[in-house]
Amino acid sequence: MITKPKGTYDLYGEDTKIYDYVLDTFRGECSLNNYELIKTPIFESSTLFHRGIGETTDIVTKETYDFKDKGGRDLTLRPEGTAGVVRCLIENKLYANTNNYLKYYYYGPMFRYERPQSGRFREFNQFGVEVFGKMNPYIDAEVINLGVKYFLALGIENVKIKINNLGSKSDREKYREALIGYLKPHIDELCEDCKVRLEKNPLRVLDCKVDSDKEFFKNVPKIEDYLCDESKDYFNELLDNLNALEIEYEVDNSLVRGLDYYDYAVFEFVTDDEKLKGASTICGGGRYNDLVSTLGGPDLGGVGFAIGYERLAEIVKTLGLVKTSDPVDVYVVPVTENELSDAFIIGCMLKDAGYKTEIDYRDTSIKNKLSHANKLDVTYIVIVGEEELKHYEVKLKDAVTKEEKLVKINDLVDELNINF
RNA sequence: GCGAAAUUGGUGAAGUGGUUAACACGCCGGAUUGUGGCUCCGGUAUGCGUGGGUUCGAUCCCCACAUUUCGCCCCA
Repeated sequence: MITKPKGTYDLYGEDTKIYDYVLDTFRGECSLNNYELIKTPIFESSTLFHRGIGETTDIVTKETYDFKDKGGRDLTLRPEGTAGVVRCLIENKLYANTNNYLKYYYYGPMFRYERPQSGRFREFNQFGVEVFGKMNPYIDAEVINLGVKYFLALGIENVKIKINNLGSKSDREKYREALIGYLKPHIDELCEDCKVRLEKNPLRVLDCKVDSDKEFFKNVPKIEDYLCDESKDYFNELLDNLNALEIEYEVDNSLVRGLDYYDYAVFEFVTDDEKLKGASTICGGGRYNDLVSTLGGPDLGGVGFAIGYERLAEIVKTLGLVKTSDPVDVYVVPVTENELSDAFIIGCMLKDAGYKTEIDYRDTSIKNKLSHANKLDVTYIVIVGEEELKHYEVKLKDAVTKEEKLVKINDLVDELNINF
């Protein structure tokens, strides 16, 4: 038997209803905020991700699916959504015809070569938003608000926001040096992983679970002491805006995101529902003011977030937020095989009239056909029998009350229109 | 990439080194020939993740691989 590749999954049955629900709700929220759909390729030039996400991040160094195509091009399956959107923005000069903010949403599969676990796959789905334009704390608040309203619209209420100020690029550089300077003398006390982190991405040492309790950690330099006034003012305005919207947040100085391009505000949406083991962060994002120019575009800031579908689906499923039943309006039952052709035509007629219809094509007893209708969530049953057909009639049966009445085939749609 | 556990039908699962792999749910069919949620009866794994090995004989023992799950790493 051929099985699916490691870390992939098939989506079918009631899970597809969760997918539709989650995505439709997202589209609705984006539409309300006047964000446009943007679709970019699933694979891109490898250099896009190396230059955009950062050479030192694990996502790029060891988690991408890289391949050469038959023309010898170096390609990479996208591990995240932002880089492709930015590339598209630059390549198509989407910024050329407007001074206003450019607002996009996207969704689709992403790929990372990771060890699969529950709610974590090698092919996974993300959807997110990206807004481009001059840095503006109202825009960031709008983006966060969009996320908040989205989770509320889904029916998830215990979502909290963690937010941190990474400052400008030069702020971060100063802080980075201070951090390294402070931690270097303690290098022997650091865990093995943090020794590596100190070299590659020192900020990540901050959210190490092993080292954060240690004594020397209490006096570790804080990012806020290295922020310039512009960074601070911007961040405070953003927090003011969140307060004005009555969005609850927690400033978390240890919050560091995995992608190199973030600066100024970074944030996460976390849920702490006990029923959801481990899957705490369901959405992450932030501002990236240098990414567009780094990738060869104009000096244009950006802000966005990405939601991991698989974790969100787990939550939606666990909390029972989606009606997974899918009622059928009319179930058409020919009494015997002789009436099948008439039943077929009648069933198709009902579909043309807009009713969700199932026709029982099986060669089995009426009893079994009705029994099957009962197992489905059916509203009406149409019984097509020899006697009734002689008078151009069928029996219309209410599946719940079991009341039957004879209806002329020509009047069937009208009759249903009255009842629905 | 590292460490650990698991892998029996559509599902939940019991089970034993040796005739027909328990039970439950589901599904299919039947209970005097055109009517459904109950009841009763019958059917439903030629096979126990895959490939080797040990053995007279393995689903059950050993090895390898795959997949899943958990932890690390990383991250959504």
